[in-house]
Amino acid sequence: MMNLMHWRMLVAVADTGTITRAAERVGMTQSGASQALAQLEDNLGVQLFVRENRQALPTAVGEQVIEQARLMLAALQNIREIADASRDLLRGTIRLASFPMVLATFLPPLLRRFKQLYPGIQVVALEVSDDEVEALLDARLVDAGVVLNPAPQRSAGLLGRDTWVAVLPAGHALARRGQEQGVDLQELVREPFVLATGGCSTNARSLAADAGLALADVRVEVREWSSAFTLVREQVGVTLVPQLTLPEQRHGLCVLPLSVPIPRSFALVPAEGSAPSPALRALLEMLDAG
DNA sequence: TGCCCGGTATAGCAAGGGTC
DNA sequence: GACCCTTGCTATACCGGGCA
Repeated sequence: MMNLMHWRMLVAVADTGTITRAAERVGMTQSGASQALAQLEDNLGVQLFVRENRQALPTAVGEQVIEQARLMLAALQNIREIADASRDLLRGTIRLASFPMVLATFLPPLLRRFKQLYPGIQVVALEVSDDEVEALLDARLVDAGVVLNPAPQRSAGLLGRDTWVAVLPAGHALARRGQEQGVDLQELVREPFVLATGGCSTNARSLAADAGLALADVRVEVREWSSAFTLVREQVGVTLVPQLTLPEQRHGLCVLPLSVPIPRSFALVPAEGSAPSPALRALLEMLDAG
């Protein structure tokens, strides 16, 4: 049986040139060190040192074994350093704010994976609107938040992308168009409209305003995307929603892309003004790693 | 040449852990 | 709990170089 003490002894003998000084270095008695070295040689079936003139000199095979032993002990040291460095990561809490859609779709698998990697870190997720996410980040009441279309200068971990699509009743005049042609935002805003917000300030109304347009006839304003789809099926009006919110069952609905696509991205950004905690850095690094 | 010193090897023992 | 194995300890023998 060989243990780490044998390999430490081997390297110590090579460094000091004598078994006695090697024994002192590793904290053994001379005789114990001598026995350990003999045991190592016996176990390997080769002579690692020649004992002569009050010193122990490595044989050719001994030099090769010593080199490998040094690599092994260095690797062990690396393992120790990794364990020491990660100790700070083993505990902690991340307060995270997000708007509902991301909280319901993207975050659960991400947080499951994170919990598997860092079981000691608790993630507390708050469901708020996108405006509230920014307010909580500014006030540093959360450690990180999910934001829409983050500015390039924000150090954000990308969670996902999608695009806005028009949803119309199946029998609507615009629904006769093909997917290739799509629908103009300008003609969409003229239609009776079911405005769905999903709890976000970025919605059909703000997108129209950004394009210098306005929703001409908002029949109903709802928070839940699912409510909007039901109302569109009932031919109350048309709507504009993120592609990711579309239901699997789309009977009674016609989904068309915008002729000029409006892309959307959402990302996790840390609160500014203070360095991210080790726990939050681990989460952001996990996002970067994909 | 004999003694001293430093280094190595070995016998015997105790302690600890695993197995039945 | 007895037994066995491993490990490391102490004590001691042995060896070789240095020195008077």
